[in-house]
Amino acid sequence: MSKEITSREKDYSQWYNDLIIKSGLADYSAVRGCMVIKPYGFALWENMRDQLDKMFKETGHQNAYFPLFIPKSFLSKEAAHVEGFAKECAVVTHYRLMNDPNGGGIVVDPSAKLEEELIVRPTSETIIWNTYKTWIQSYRDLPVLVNQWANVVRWEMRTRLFLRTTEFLWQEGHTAHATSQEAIDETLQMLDIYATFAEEWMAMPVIKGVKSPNERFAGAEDTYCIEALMQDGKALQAGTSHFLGQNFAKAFDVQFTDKENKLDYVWATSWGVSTRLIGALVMAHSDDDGLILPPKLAPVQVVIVPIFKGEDQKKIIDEKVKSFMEDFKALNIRVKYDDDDSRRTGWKFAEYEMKGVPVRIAIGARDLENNAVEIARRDTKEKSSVSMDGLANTVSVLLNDIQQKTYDKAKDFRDNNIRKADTWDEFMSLLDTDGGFVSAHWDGTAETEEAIKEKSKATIRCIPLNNKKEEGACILTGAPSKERVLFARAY
RNA sequence: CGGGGCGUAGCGUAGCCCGGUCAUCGCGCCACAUUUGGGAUGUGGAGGUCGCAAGUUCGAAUCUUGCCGCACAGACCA
Repeated sequence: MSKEITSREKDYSQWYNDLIIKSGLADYSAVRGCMVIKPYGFALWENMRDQLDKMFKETGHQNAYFPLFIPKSFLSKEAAHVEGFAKECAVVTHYRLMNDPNGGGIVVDPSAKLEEELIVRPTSETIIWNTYKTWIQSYRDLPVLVNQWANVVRWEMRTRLFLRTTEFLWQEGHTAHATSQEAIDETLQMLDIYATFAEEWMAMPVIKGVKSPNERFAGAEDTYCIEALMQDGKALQAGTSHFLGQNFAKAFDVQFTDKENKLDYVWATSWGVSTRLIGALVMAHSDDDGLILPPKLAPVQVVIVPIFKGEDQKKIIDEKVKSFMEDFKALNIRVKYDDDDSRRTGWKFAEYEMKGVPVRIAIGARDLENNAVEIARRDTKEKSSVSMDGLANTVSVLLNDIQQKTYDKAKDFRDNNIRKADTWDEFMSLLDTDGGFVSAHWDGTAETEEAIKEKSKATIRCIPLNNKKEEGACILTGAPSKERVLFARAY
């Protein structure tokens, strides 16, 4: 990798961190690798969560909650699973503190050692499948369609706000089915839900695909994913849906009697998205002036800023704004009236741009005279004067337009950054200069995939669903290949 | 864990080579005044064990040693 690219990456990384902090989404915390999600960031997460939750429920899922702690022995029951997670687990070994007998502070009480250590969940497959064993006996108990909203802990070596923190919030769905086909259908259904959410709500185009064996979830038969492209040309896995086969059912001995009175192991799926989506949102749309949030998810869709001299003017504006607010609320538009006099107008303009509020309305004496207000849209920064009559409707239409334009812009960028490479040199040069997805032939072996990763730092992001079959030669080995796969450097 | 870099006010920093009015500057914070259609200006003010410890010295932010912590690139990864 060239020096220039390293420095570009560093700048982008700096820009990303600053933006998260300045916009008030989150902050570093006292604990290594953990972050504080601030009220603004959490409001954004709540909007995402509520919409996803709705989509899960519409497809027959229910929420439940399982313990944070997992007995160590559970984790080791599925061989690939433990292999995948063992290196990043936080472990609880004691349950009590005591005053330090040597004076001063507080120490762990050595007599309070747990007989079996508890793992802070890095994901909940094991504790959930241990529970499902008691829930499932007959085909009549199936399917089990459960989701949980929870926090998980993965002791990663390198962390990054929202994209990879030691603790993060997510949802994890865990379903059990009578047949393989039904489980596969579920896996794909959830992948579709994620893709729909990403595109229609986050305004972020994604590629649906299946992971190569190397990139597969620990314990899965197949891992499906949605892959997004960030503005710096790196890819981001934005969600995953796993077909787990009978692996966990076998590990936890979850069998059921089918209609023919035959005993069989149940078929499983798991799927999840996390607060990483917030990081994706930031990197997909923002510019140098701050965040650009898609209206459907923005905690505040419209901010109204009064411009006035003296209390008399303020009163008249207040009166006008009050009636606008009612109109907005009637259309379910999330609106904020910022009449805080301790901040100046220019400061507020810049602040709400930083926070990515899609629409800003300014109203002052000049506007009152003209029966108009000034509307500024965050995405293009265009300003225009519009009539006060039917303002809520005007804004409603504008919000839809912003949502659409935000998606279109991200899609153009993404589409322009999928390039084909037919030789190794071409491949490397594309990665080093443009980044983005590189569509290339691969001989299908894990060794080659590993070697490509080693040499280029690029991984196979996915094999797109409904991928076009095309004869070709592997970019590294020249061995025959039947289709192109998508490579990228990734977060 | 090993490789180069860094620890000075809430944040960002100057000073360190060459020890001595040296704790600098900007942002932010507080008060008052004038301001308010794109991050205001002026005046005044508060805020520091210079990462920790030991050593050298008449004297250490500055030199030496040890420790601690941090960010960066690598193995891990939603």
